[in-house]
Amino acid sequence: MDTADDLRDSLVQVSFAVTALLSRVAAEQDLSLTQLRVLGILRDREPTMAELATYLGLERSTVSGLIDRAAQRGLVRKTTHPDDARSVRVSLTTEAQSLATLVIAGIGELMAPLTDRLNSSEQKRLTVLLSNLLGR
Amino acid sequence: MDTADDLRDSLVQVSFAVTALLSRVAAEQDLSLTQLRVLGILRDREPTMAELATYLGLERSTVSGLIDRAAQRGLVRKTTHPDDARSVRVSLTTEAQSLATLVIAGIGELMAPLTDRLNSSEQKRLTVLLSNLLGR
DNA sequence: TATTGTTATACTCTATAACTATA
DNA sequence: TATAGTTATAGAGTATAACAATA
Repeated sequence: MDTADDLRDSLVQVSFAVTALLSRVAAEQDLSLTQLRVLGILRDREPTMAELATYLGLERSTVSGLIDRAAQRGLVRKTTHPDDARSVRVSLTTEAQSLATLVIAGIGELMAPLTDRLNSSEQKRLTVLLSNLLGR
Repeated sequence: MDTADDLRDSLVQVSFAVTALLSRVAAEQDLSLTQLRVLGILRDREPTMAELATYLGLERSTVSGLIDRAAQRGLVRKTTHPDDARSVRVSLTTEAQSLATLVIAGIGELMAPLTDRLNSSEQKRLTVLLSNLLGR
Protein backbone atom coordinates (compact mmCIF):
# COMPACT_ATOMS: atom_id res chain seq x y z
CA MET A 1 0.00 0.00 0.00
CA ASP A 2 2.52 2.49 1.23
CA THR A 3 5.58 3.41 -0.81
CA ALA A 4 7.91 2.57 2.07
CA ASP A 5 6.15 -0.77 2.59
CA ASP A 6 6.63 -1.72 -1.05
CA LEU A 7 10.30 -0.85 -0.79
CA ARG A 8 10.66 -2.83 2.41
CA ASP A 9 9.10 -5.90 0.74
CA SER A 10 11.35 -5.60 -2.30
CA LEU A 11 14.43 -5.28 -0.14
CA VAL A 12 13.50 -8.34 1.92
CA GLN A 13 12.78 -10.39 -1.19
CA VAL A 14 16.01 -9.37 -2.88
CA SER A 15 17.93 -10.15 0.29
CA PHE A 16 16.53 -13.65 0.47
CA ALA A 17 17.29 -14.20 -3.20
CA VAL A 18 20.88 -12.97 -2.84
CA THR A 19 21.40 -14.98 0.35
CA ALA A 20 20.16 -18.15 -1.34
CA LEU A 21 22.48 -17.48 -4.24
CA LEU A 22 25.47 -16.89 -1.95
CA SER A 23 24.69 -20.07 -0.04
CA ARG A 24 24.65 -22.04 -3.26
CA VAL A 25 28.01 -20.68 -4.38
CA ALA A 26 29.47 -21.37 -0.95
CA ALA A 27 28.06 -24.90 -0.87
CA GLU A 28 29.73 -25.63 -4.22
CA GLN A 29 33.04 -25.20 -2.39
CA ASP A 30 31.82 -26.92 0.76
CA LEU A 31 31.66 -23.65 2.62
CA SER A 32 28.94 -22.32 4.88
CA LEU A 33 27.63 -18.80 4.38
CA THR A 34 29.51 -17.75 7.51
CA GLN A 35 32.76 -19.19 6.21
CA LEU A 36 32.13 -17.33 2.95
CA ARG A 37 31.81 -14.11 4.94
CA VAL A 38 35.05 -14.90 6.76
CA LEU A 39 36.80 -15.32 3.44
CA GLY A 40 35.42 -11.99 2.25
CA ILE A 41 36.47 -10.18 5.40
CA LEU A 42 39.96 -11.66 5.51
CA ARG A 43 40.58 -10.79 1.89
CA ASP A 44 41.65 -7.26 2.81
CA ARG A 45 42.32 -7.55 6.55
CA GLU A 46 44.27 -9.50 9.17
CA PRO A 47 42.14 -8.91 12.24
CA THR A 48 42.45 -10.31 15.72
CA MET A 49 39.86 -12.83 16.87
CA ALA A 50 37.99 -10.11 18.74
CA GLU A 51 37.97 -7.77 15.72
CA LEU A 52 36.76 -10.58 13.49
CA ALA A 53 33.95 -11.29 15.95
CA THR A 54 32.93 -7.64 15.70
CA TYR A 55 32.97 -7.71 11.90
CA LEU A 56 30.80 -10.83 11.90
CA GLY A 57 28.55 -9.71 14.73
CA LEU A 58 29.19 -12.98 16.57
CA GLU A 59 30.49 -13.98 20.00
CA ARG A 60 34.20 -14.56 20.45
CA SER A 61 33.56 -18.17 21.45
CA THR A 62 31.63 -18.74 18.22
CA VAL A 63 34.49 -17.34 16.18
CA SER A 64 36.95 -19.60 18.02
CA GLY A 65 35.18 -22.69 16.73
CA LEU A 66 34.66 -21.16 13.30
CA ILE A 67 38.32 -20.33 12.85
CA ASP A 68 39.46 -23.64 14.32
CA ARG A 69 37.48 -25.51 11.69
CA ALA A 70 38.72 -23.19 8.95
CA ALA A 71 42.31 -23.68 10.12
CA GLN A 72 41.85 -27.43 10.15
CA ARG A 73 40.78 -27.16 6.51
CA GLY A 74 43.84 -25.11 5.72
CA LEU A 75 41.91 -21.95 4.95
CA VAL A 76 43.31 -19.67 7.65
CA ARG A 77 46.40 -19.26 9.76
CA LYS A 78 46.61 -18.03 13.35
CA THR A 79 49.68 -16.05 14.38
CA THR A 80 50.43 -14.58 17.78
CA HIS A 81 50.68 -10.84 17.96
CA PRO A 82 54.26 -9.74 18.80
CA ASP A 83 53.16 -6.82 21.03
CA ASP A 84 50.45 -8.62 22.99
CA ALA A 85 50.83 -12.28 23.78
CA ARG A 86 47.11 -12.63 24.40
CA SER A 87 46.18 -11.53 20.89
CA VAL A 88 45.84 -13.78 17.86
CA ARG A 89 45.96 -12.54 14.29
CA VAL A 90 43.96 -14.40 11.65
CA SER A 91 44.93 -14.42 7.99
CA LEU A 92 44.05 -16.32 4.82
CA THR A 93 46.37 -18.97 3.45
CA THR A 94 47.35 -18.61 -0.20
CA GLU A 95 45.06 -21.51 -1.03
CA ALA A 96 42.17 -19.70 0.58
CA GLN A 97 43.01 -16.54 -1.35
CA SER A 98 42.65 -18.46 -4.60
CA LEU A 99 39.45 -19.99 -3.31
CA ALA A 100 38.10 -16.55 -2.44
CA THR A 101 38.82 -15.30 -5.97
CA LEU A 102 37.09 -18.36 -7.40
CA VAL A 103 34.05 -17.94 -5.20
CA ILE A 104 33.69 -14.26 -6.04
CA ALA A 105 33.79 -15.10 -9.73
CA GLY A 106 31.09 -17.68 -9.08
CA ILE A 107 28.93 -15.09 -7.36
CA GLY A 108 29.28 -12.81 -10.37
CA GLU A 109 28.26 -15.60 -12.73
CA LEU A 110 25.23 -16.63 -10.72
CA MET A 111 24.19 -13.05 -10.27
CA ALA A 112 24.53 -12.12 -13.92
CA PRO A 113 21.10 -13.50 -14.94
CA LEU A 114 19.62 -11.08 -12.41
CA THR A 115 21.70 -7.99 -13.10
CA ASP A 116 21.41 -8.53 -16.85
CA ARG A 117 17.72 -7.82 -16.60
CA LEU A 118 18.71 -4.17 -16.26
CA ASN A 119 20.54 -2.13 -18.88
CA SER A 120 23.75 -0.34 -18.05
CA SER A 121 22.22 2.96 -16.96
CA GLU A 122 19.62 1.20 -14.85
CA GLN A 123 22.41 -0.77 -13.17
CA LYS A 124 24.22 2.46 -12.36
CA ARG A 125 21.09 4.08 -10.97
CA LEU A 126 20.35 1.02 -8.83
CA THR A 127 23.90 0.96 -7.48
CA VAL A 128 23.67 4.63 -6.52
CA LEU A 129 20.32 4.18 -4.82
CA LEU A 130 21.53 1.14 -2.85
CA SER A 131 24.68 2.99 -1.82
CA ASN A 132 22.59 5.88 -0.57
CA LEU A 133 20.49 3.42 1.37
CA LEU A 134 23.59 2.06 3.07
CA GLY A 135 24.65 5.57 4.04
CA ARG A 136 26.93 6.36 1.11
CA MET B 1 35.68 -1.51 -11.71
CA ASP B 2 32.87 -2.84 -13.80
CA THR B 3 29.32 -1.54 -13.53
CA ALA B 4 27.96 -5.04 -12.94
CA ASP B 5 30.61 -5.66 -10.27
CA ASP B 6 29.64 -2.51 -8.42
CA LEU B 7 26.02 -3.55 -8.51
CA ARG B 8 26.89 -7.03 -7.30
CA ASP B 9 28.80 -5.60 -4.35
CA SER B 10 25.96 -3.25 -3.42
CA LEU B 11 23.43 -6.04 -3.59
CA VAL B 12 25.54 -8.30 -1.38
CA GLN B 13 26.12 -5.53 1.15
CA VAL B 14 22.45 -4.60 1.27
CA SER B 15 21.52 -8.23 1.67
CA PHE B 16 23.81 -8.67 4.64
CA ALA B 17 22.44 -5.49 6.20
CA VAL B 18 18.82 -6.53 5.71
CA THR B 19 19.53 -10.06 6.95
CA ALA B 20 21.17 -8.71 10.11
CA LEU B 21 18.19 -6.46 10.66
CA LEU B 22 15.71 -9.30 10.17
CA SER B 23 17.68 -11.50 12.55
CA ARG B 24 17.55 -8.81 15.20
CA VAL B 25 13.79 -8.38 14.86
CA ALA B 26 13.34 -12.15 14.98
CA ALA B 27 15.58 -12.51 18.03
CA GLU B 28 13.48 -9.94 19.87
CA GLN B 29 10.64 -12.47 19.70
CA ASP B 30 12.94 -15.44 20.30
CA LEU B 31 12.64 -16.53 16.71
CA SER B 32 15.35 -17.69 14.34
CA LEU B 33 15.55 -16.21 10.86
CA THR B 34 14.19 -19.45 9.46
CA GLN B 35 11.23 -19.38 11.81
CA LEU B 36 10.62 -15.79 10.74
CA ARG B 37 10.52 -16.96 7.14
CA VAL B 38 8.08 -19.71 8.08
CA LEU B 39 5.82 -17.12 9.68
CA GLY B 40 5.98 -14.98 6.55
CA ILE B 41 5.22 -17.89 4.26
CA LEU B 42 2.34 -19.23 6.34
CA ARG B 43 0.75 -15.81 6.57
CA ASP B 44 -0.98 -16.28 3.21
CA ARG B 45 -0.72 -20.02 2.68
CA GLU B 46 -1.48 -23.40 4.25
CA PRO B 47 1.04 -25.60 2.47
CA THR B 48 1.87 -29.25 2.97
CA MET B 49 5.22 -30.11 4.52
CA ALA B 50 6.67 -30.82 1.08
CA GLU B 51 5.42 -27.53 -0.33
CA LEU B 52 6.82 -25.66 2.63
CA ALA B 53 10.17 -27.36 2.10
CA THR B 54 10.11 -26.13 -1.50
CA TYR B 55 9.28 -22.56 -0.45
CA LEU B 56 12.14 -22.59 2.06
CA GLY B 57 14.58 -24.43 -0.18
CA LEU B 58 15.22 -26.99 2.58
CA GLU B 59 14.99 -30.76 2.90
CA ARG B 60 11.74 -32.30 4.07
CA SER B 61 13.51 -33.81 7.08
CA THR B 62 14.78 -30.37 8.07
CA VAL B 63 11.30 -28.92 7.87
CA SER B 64 9.98 -31.76 10.03
CA GLY B 65 12.16 -30.68 12.93
CA LEU B 66 11.52 -27.00 12.25
CA ILE B 67 7.76 -27.40 12.33
CA ASP B 68 7.86 -29.73 15.31
CA ARG B 69 9.65 -27.09 17.34
CA ALA B 70 7.29 -24.38 16.10
CA ALA B 71 4.28 -26.55 17.01
CA GLN B 72 5.72 -27.18 20.44
CA ARG B 73 5.86 -23.42 20.90
CA GLY B 74 2.26 -23.10 19.79
CA LEU B 75 3.09 -21.23 16.59
CA VAL B 76 1.76 -23.71 14.05
CA ARG B 77 -0.80 -26.46 13.75
CA LYS B 78 -0.54 -29.66 11.72
CA THR B 79 -3.71 -31.07 10.20
CA THR B 80 -4.08 -34.16 8.08
CA HIS B 81 -5.22 -33.65 4.54
CA PRO B 82 -8.70 -35.17 3.97
CA ASP B 83 -7.93 -36.36 0.41
CA ASP B 84 -4.49 -37.86 1.06
CA ALA B 85 -3.73 -39.48 4.39
CA ARG B 86 0.01 -39.11 3.82
CA SER B 87 -0.17 -35.35 3.52
CA VAL B 88 0.07 -32.86 6.38
CA ARG B 89 -1.15 -29.28 6.14
CA VAL B 90 0.64 -26.62 8.18
CA SER B 91 -1.06 -23.44 9.34
CA LEU B 92 -0.44 -20.58 11.75
CA THR B 93 -2.21 -20.44 15.09
CA THR B 94 -4.02 -17.19 15.86
CA GLU B 95 -1.28 -16.32 18.36
CA ALA B 96 1.31 -16.71 15.64
CA GLN B 97 -0.73 -14.52 13.31
CA SER B 98 -0.61 -11.73 15.85
CA LEU B 99 3.09 -12.37 16.34
CA ALA B 100 3.66 -12.16 12.58
CA THR B 101 1.88 -8.80 12.42
CA LEU B 102 3.99 -7.55 15.30
CA VAL B 103 7.22 -8.72 13.73
CA ILE B 104 6.40 -7.15 10.38
CA ALA B 105 5.73 -3.85 12.09
CA GLY B 106 9.10 -4.21 13.81
CA ILE B 107 10.81 -4.78 10.49
CA GLY B 108 9.24 -1.61 9.13
CA GLU B 109 10.43 0.39 12.12
CA LEU B 110 13.98 -0.88 11.99
CA MET B 111 14.13 -0.40 8.24
CA ALA B 112 12.77 3.13 8.31
CA PRO B 113 16.14 4.77 9.12
CA LEU B 114 17.45 3.19 5.92
CA THR B 115 14.54 3.84 3.59
CA ASP B 116 14.14 7.38 4.93
CA ARG B 117 17.49 8.24 3.42
CA LEU B 118 15.65 8.32 0.08
CA ASN B 119 12.85 10.67 -0.85
CA SER B 120 9.55 9.34 -2.08
CA SER B 121 10.34 9.32 -5.79
CA GLU B 122 13.70 7.67 -5.16
CA GLN B 123 11.96 5.00 -3.10
CA LYS B 124 9.58 4.33 -5.96
CA ARG B 125 12.39 4.12 -8.49
CA LEU B 126 14.34 1.75 -6.26
CA THR B 127 11.31 -0.46 -5.76
CA VAL B 128 10.77 -0.67 -9.52
CA LEU B 129 14.41 -1.49 -10.20
CA LEU B 130 14.47 -4.21 -7.53
CA SER B 131 11.24 -5.68 -8.85
CA ASN B 132 12.70 -5.82 -12.34
CA LEU B 133 15.76 -7.53 -10.91
CA LEU B 134 13.56 -10.19 -9.36
CA GLY B 135 11.82 -10.74 -12.68
CA ARG B 136 8.82 -8.49 -12.22
C1' DT C 1 6.45 -48.60 -7.29
C1' DA C 2 6.34 -43.74 -6.09
C1' DT C 3 5.33 -40.22 -2.77
C1' DT C 4 4.74 -38.02 1.97
C1' DG C 5 6.53 -37.54 6.02
C1' DT C 6 9.39 -39.02 10.12
C1' DT C 7 13.43 -40.78 12.53
C1' DA C 8 18.35 -41.60 13.35
C1' DT C 9 22.64 -39.69 12.92
C1' DA C 10 26.16 -36.35 12.37
C1' DC C 11 27.98 -31.89 11.71
C1' DT C 12 28.00 -26.74 11.71
C1' DC C 13 26.57 -22.55 13.81
C1' DT C 14 25.41 -20.15 17.73
C1' DA C 15 25.24 -18.39 22.67
C1' DT C 16 26.25 -18.48 27.77
C1' DA C 17 29.20 -19.43 31.42
C1' DA C 18 33.45 -20.66 33.34
C1' DC C 19 38.14 -20.80 32.66
C1' DT C 20 43.47 -19.58 31.49
C1' DA C 21 46.90 -16.50 30.39
C1' DT C 22 48.44 -12.02 29.76
C1' DA C 23 48.28 -7.08 30.56
C1' DT D 1 41.33 -5.86 37.71
C1' DA D 2 40.48 -6.02 32.81
C1' DT D 3 41.12 -8.06 28.31
C1' DA D 4 41.97 -11.90 24.67
C1' DG D 5 40.98 -16.12 23.73
C1' DT D 6 39.48 -21.05 24.64
C1' DT D 7 36.66 -24.75 26.44
C1' DA D 8 32.46 -26.99 28.06
C1' DT D 9 27.87 -27.33 27.30
C1' DA D 10 23.49 -26.97 25.16
C1' DG D 11 20.33 -26.13 21.52
C1' DA D 12 18.91 -24.87 16.70
C1' DG D 13 19.49 -25.62 11.84
C1' DT D 14 20.94 -28.47 8.27
C1' DA D 15 21.69 -32.75 5.26
C1' DT D 16 21.84 -37.82 4.18
C1' DA D 17 20.11 -42.25 4.64
C1' DA D 18 16.84 -45.47 6.14
C1' DC D 19 12.28 -46.18 7.23
C1' DA D 20 6.76 -46.47 7.62
C1' DA D 21 2.43 -45.46 5.73
C1' DT D 22 -0.25 -44.39 1.94
C1' DA D 23 -1.20 -43.90 -2.95
